[in-house]
Amino acid sequence: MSNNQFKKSELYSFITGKASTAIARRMQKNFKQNGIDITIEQWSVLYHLWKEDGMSQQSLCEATFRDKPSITRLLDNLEKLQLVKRVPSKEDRRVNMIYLTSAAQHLQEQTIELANQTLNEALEGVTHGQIEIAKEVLQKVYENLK
Amino acid sequence: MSNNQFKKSELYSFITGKASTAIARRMQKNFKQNGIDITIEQWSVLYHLWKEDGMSQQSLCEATFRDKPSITRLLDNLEKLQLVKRVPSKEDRRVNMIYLTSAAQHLQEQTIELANQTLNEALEGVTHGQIEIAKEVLQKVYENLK
DNA sequence: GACATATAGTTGTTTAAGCAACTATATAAA
DNA sequence: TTTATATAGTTGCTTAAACAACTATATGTC
Repeated sequence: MSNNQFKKSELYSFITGKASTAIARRMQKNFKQNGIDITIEQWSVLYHLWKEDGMSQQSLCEATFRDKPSITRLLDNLEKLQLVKRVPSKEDRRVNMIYLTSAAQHLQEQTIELANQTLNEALEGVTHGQIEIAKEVLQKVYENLK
Repeated sequence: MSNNQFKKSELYSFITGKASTAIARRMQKNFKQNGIDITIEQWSVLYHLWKEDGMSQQSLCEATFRDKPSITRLLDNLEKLQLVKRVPSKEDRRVNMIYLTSAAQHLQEQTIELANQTLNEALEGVTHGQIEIAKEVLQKVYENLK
């Protein structure tokens, strides 16, 4: 089946993720310009908690595609910022349930709007059909490697 | 212009670059399994020097899409590994020219083969046409934001 | 119940990114 | 030629990722 479509010159940007790096940088800049002082990584944790408050750290690992130490430290920083609280589970004493503070709840609407704005900037001039195919490819890549 | 194709549920993986993260992790793993002890970031610097030995640090910044401090420190580490040498330019005393050592030259063939192998793993089951479109989209995103 | 094993989370260490502030050299303007 | 400005690179600081080693609690087996 020879997926050897890749010549050397094409290989580089796929591996280094130039596009997603650029998106993250722009989004960080858009946050900053709007006075929102959280990192994109912190935002990605909040993003899942907005969808479902009270997840365990382990669930956040799976949702954000990060390992446990990464989540531990992101939550350390989010707690310092008073955006989340760790609450020990009563059913299983190994588990922490993570809850949003009201400050974090207030961030939801504005930051998701900024995220959408960033994607619109990124995808200016790209057609809906192209986006659909790109998404499919990226999803397939993820599934092939996870 | 309404690029509002993005609903919330789709937004996340585009921003977080799940696919490129997965590719980088897999490539790091493939390096390690083959006894190659460099990081993907270090490799990305070598990659450009294999194409053109003796670049300035500034040129490497542009080629690798990194800022100057990042390149300074990547080169610090590559020098410790004895893979590159900084050579002060004679024409412009502000400039360092970066040269590969013979050890680094020996890494070229094997690592580029491993990079291609990683991409083949990543793109298993994706058609040539889809890859072309995905590449166009990612390139356009990069140009929109750079 | 005792012991082995699995799971949830933390800590230590190394590497890297992003940003601001800095030094040194080169170039442009007066 | 002096002065201002731009460019090349480094250093300090904070945040995060990856990996290994660790603690504490749960679960499964005898």
